[in-house]
Amino acid sequence: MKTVLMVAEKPSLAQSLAKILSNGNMNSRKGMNGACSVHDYMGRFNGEQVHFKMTSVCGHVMGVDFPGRFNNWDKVDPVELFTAPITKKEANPNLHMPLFLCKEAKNADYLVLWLDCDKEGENICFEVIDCVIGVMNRVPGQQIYRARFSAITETDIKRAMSTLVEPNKNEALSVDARQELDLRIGCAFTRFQTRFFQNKYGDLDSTLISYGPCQTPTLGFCVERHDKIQSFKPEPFWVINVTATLPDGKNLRLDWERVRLFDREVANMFVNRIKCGDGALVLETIQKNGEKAKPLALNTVEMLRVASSGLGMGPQHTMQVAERLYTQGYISYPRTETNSYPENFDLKGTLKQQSSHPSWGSYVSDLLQKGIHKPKKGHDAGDHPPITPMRSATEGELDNDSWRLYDYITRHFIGTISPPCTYLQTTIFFEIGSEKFSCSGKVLKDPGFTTIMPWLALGDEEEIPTLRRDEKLSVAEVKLVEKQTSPPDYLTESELISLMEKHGIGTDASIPVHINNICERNYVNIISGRKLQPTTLGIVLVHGYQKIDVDLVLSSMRQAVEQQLQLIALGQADFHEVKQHAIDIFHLKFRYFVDRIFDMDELFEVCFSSLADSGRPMSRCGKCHRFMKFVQAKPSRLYCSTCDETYSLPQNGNIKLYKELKCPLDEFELLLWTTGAKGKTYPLCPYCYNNPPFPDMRKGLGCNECTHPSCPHAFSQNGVSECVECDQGILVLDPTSAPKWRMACNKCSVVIHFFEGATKVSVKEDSCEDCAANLVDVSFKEGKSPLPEGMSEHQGCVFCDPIFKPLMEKHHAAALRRGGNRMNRGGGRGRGRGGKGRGGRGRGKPKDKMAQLAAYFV
DNA sequence: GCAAGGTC
Repeated sequence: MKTVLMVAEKPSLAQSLAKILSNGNMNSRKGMNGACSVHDYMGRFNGEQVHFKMTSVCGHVMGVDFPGRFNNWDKVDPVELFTAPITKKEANPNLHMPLFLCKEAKNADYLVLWLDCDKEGENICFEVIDCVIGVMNRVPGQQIYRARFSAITETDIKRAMSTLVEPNKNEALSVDARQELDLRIGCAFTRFQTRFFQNKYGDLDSTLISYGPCQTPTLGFCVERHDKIQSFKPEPFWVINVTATLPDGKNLRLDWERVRLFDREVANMFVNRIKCGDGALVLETIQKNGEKAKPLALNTVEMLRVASSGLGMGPQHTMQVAERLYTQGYISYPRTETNSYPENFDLKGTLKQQSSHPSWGSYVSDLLQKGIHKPKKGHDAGDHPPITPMRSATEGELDNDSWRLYDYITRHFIGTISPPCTYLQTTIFFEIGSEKFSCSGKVLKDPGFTTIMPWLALGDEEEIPTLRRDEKLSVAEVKLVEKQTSPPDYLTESELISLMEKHGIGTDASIPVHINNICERNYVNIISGRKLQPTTLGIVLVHGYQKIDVDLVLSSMRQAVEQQLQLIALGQADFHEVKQHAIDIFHLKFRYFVDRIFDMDELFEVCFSSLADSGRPMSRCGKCHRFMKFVQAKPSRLYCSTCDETYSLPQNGNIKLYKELKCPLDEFELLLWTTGAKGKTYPLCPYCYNNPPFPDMRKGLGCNECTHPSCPHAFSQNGVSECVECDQGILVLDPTSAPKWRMACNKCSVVIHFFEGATKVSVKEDSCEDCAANLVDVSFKEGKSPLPEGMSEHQGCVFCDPIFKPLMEKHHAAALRRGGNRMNRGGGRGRGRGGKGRGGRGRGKPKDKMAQLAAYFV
């Protein structure tokens, strides 16, 4: 029997599709990657009985990157990134997606692609094809099919299955082009400006000064509003407050037809004219029925807007909460552009689930009884149905934010099928002198959906009296009031989301990420009311782009690129030509930006202080022997103003002088690095930290005292034994690796893992009688010790001690499985070993131990 | 260490 492999974009969709296509008769199992499931069922395909296998990926299988050597910021000029080769790598290595797909595709005869029907989905189609085509059976005729569906409904899915097409290569290529452009442009600009400004200013509180075709225009919106606020000049204007007296003696405020005037003299003239008038004459009373429309079905962007403005929850957080509600089965899939219910959506069934809810059950029952109202028709993007509740939940079973979001989603859903809010609007028109006035008010007829969404209810308004035409009221007061125009406020997050949506910056899934990015990069702060206030850095960056090349910050630049890409997608332009053209343009823009960076720097100079002027004296430089300054702002570092050199330091900890000791190799004074909470601490030499003398050594490996791999301290205090691999070096404890302790040779870089989870590991002066390795003292947390019962601490030789040996084997085997060791082993293996100790230690390893030891790193 | 786009 032939096998048809079918692949959806995400596990949840694979399940829904399989359920529909198999009419509920399927077997499901978890895939080998733990994330995806496989659903098997029998059915007919191309006129024969076949075995269907429906599974999924998790979004993109592959991502783009530069080859390793281009990712060294010190050795690669960012301009090279416009011409550097590009490689594809697994998007999420933990999922082993290509391997999983290969396994499931083995012996499959046909492939049916059920990826989301947008350009990204089309691109993922080809990622899937690339993974599986080599392992599938060869069959004559067409082998690869694409299902095109616009809603996850039985009719639509079954129709798609019976009208399979081919995947669209052009759409996929347009995504390839976008990925490459974003990578080259983003990385080149980010690296260049980060390096340029970080090496100049000490109080620039940012480890990364990023640029991106979406994040930068997003920041641009925030700064644009800031500039409007700054340049705002208040203007005086005048209004006339008029009150008339009703027959029952009450006062009625009237609104002037001219609203306000910007000329005091003219306003005064009108005041006089009104004062001379003979009371307020009723010209006419107009009554009309008004209706407040209920909301459209809820999509992601609207949910994010309301969560920000109404619930005070940021978009990133809202999405996390929504994801959780979704995986727990409380709401439908929360990432959708669609705000229109599909034809066959079970509105009543969804509503019925809420009919005994303590908060809105009675309203729902009432609505069910009276009959639900037809929802408003919105836009169907063909992705997922709108966000709705899937089952009833009470406040007690959810955490605070989950409940607030669920409460909103459910009320919104009920609102969309409730009657509208209706009212009667009465407006009375008056004339005083020759000036026209009016007063207006609404009387609620039916609150409709505002009962369930009370925050949208009609405000309490003053009651409007009943007055007949030609009736005349006496004027109680005429007053000229001076006011001032006021500046706009900072952009609210909700307004920003709307702007991004309007200008095509990001997607429903990536909008929260871009907003989060500009916050994390310290370009904007979120102030009360979830408003976005740009920081000095954010403002200076945007103003700098505006000075050099305004395109860099304009949303229209992104739109123009998208337009070009659309030509590829439509097959109207050649992929290579369009892509290369766009790269060339940005390549030129980049060169121009580099040439004129001093225009931006002029702005930085005003706002930030130079490296030489910031920081406090800390330790002595090994070259000039003068004090270097410690610059606290991120990234914290040392700066020697005499040598004009910067030395980076480990981050997120406290740095202080370490006993005024000097590194024996370069005479730089040692520093002590400590983290607050866990109290982890180690000394380091600032020079060695930046310039490891053995290029193969990874950072952090080496002497406990100064991190220097060949520092004498390492030999005397922290060496566990001579290296069992190259016989040239010493196995040195790597204190930075805790709690996954490891030791490494300071010469050949062999890495040995041991005592995973230990709270403390220290190397003792005493050595093993058998093999001459230093004894090691290990402590574990009580109750979490892998040592024999009752023991949480033990001292012994890691190679010979009967208690330690099995532990070492176990941890090393685990590390091997993770594939994280045996780095840069070089040619050491196989060379003669077992020689007697050298290097003044006066001890060696008995030969018969060597074979045993070798087992640890084979 | 960098982008934006999928998704977990």
